[in-house]
Amino acid sequence: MTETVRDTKSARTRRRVVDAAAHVLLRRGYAGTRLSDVAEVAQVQAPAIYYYFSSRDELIDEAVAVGLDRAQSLVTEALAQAPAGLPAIDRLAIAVAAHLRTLLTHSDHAAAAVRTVPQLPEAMRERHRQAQRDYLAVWRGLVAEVRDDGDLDPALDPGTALMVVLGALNWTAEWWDPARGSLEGVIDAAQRLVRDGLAAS
Amino acid sequence: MTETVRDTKSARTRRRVVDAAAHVLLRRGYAGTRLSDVAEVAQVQAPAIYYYFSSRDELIDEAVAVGLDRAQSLVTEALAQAPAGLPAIDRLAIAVAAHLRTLLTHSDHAAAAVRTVPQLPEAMRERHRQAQRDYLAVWRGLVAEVRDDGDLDPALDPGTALMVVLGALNWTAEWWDPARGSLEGVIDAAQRLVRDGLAAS
DNA sequence: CGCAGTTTTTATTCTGGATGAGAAACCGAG
DNA sequence: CTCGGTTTCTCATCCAGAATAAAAACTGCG
Repeated sequence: MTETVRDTKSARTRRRVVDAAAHVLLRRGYAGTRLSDVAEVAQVQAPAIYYYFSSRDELIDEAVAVGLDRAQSLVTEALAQAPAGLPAIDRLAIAVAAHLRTLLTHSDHAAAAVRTVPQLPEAMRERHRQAQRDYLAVWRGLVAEVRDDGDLDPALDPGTALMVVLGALNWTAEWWDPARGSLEGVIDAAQRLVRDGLAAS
Repeated sequence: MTETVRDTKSARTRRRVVDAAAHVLLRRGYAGTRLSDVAEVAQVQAPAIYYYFSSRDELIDEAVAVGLDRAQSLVTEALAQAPAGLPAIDRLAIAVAAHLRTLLTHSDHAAAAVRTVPQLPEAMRERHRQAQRDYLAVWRGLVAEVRDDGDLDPALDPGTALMVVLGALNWTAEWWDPARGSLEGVIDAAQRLVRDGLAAS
């Protein structure tokens, strides 16, 4: 509990391994994540990983946990920095931007977590269910605020609408190519669609 | 060309294998698709698969091809059946419904194809690129029609908006649970979001 | 030097794709 | 109904690649 955070060389190596795991996980999926590939990316011999983790699954597990945590905290922070009294629909737009930024440029972990969770073995998914729920709760809260402001189309089921919106965001990781379109362009399009899509006609 | 379609027992077994491959592919991803699992689902011994396909990749390849083809044709058919002269935005709504129905209830193949393509090895993805483009072209056409009708928010980039929308649809396969919500509910929410989201403010 | 912490080397085991020899099922001709 | 050939599939096994274990070697600090 005391000094786990100290940035020793060992801690940096360990971090490199987790980062590499997220990197590979994101591109290859759960089953396709080979320790040899992770090792290569992390600039380490494959068995060295076992000094830090007792199994492949444990490593992947941590990469996913980091990802979920990062998504949660980056979005939460972005919301915290918003000026007080902002209409809920604007806060939602902030969350949309933060989620996309995290997914697309800030964190392989978050992207890997979001996109890989469904493929994980049941036991592992179970372990992250709570974190997932917590993150979802943030969004649900935002949607509820929007509804209370009267800015949500009453014909929309809030839960379903939320999942549809999150899907749009999560899927960007599959197609967005930094070389071809700007991140801001994607964010802008997503925000417009969400704003107008949710709005009461 | 002549009688490849005849429904012999052999043809049925073969189909079971492809179906099983799609089933596993959808849940486990490309790397996670084991022939032993496919065999189990198809009620066949694993080596029997090699009677029909010369390699694992060839089997997966076919499952994906079937999926892309099915998505394309189901959506195209739905559009063809729409009354002539329907506003483009309504035709788009029809496509949304057809895509969701295909993905969520009609075809594991389509869902597997749509969700797995990004994970496939380059060579294989290459082989399906054309089919993918063709399917995308249908959507692009619809969006262009909507724009020509003046129903598309001019601030939206049509290409980006389309990908965001398709993402919302494709991701439904990750979360929608037939046991908990009705398919119609999802379709309705998606249609509303698309209609209002794309509309010129 | 000497030792704790870290990493590499070497060896072992496990998993899962693939193959090949032939058994069983099927089928049409006599 | 039975025989020969063809189609379909099974069984045993192989093999490569990957995870893991064990042991050896390195590294920097006291």
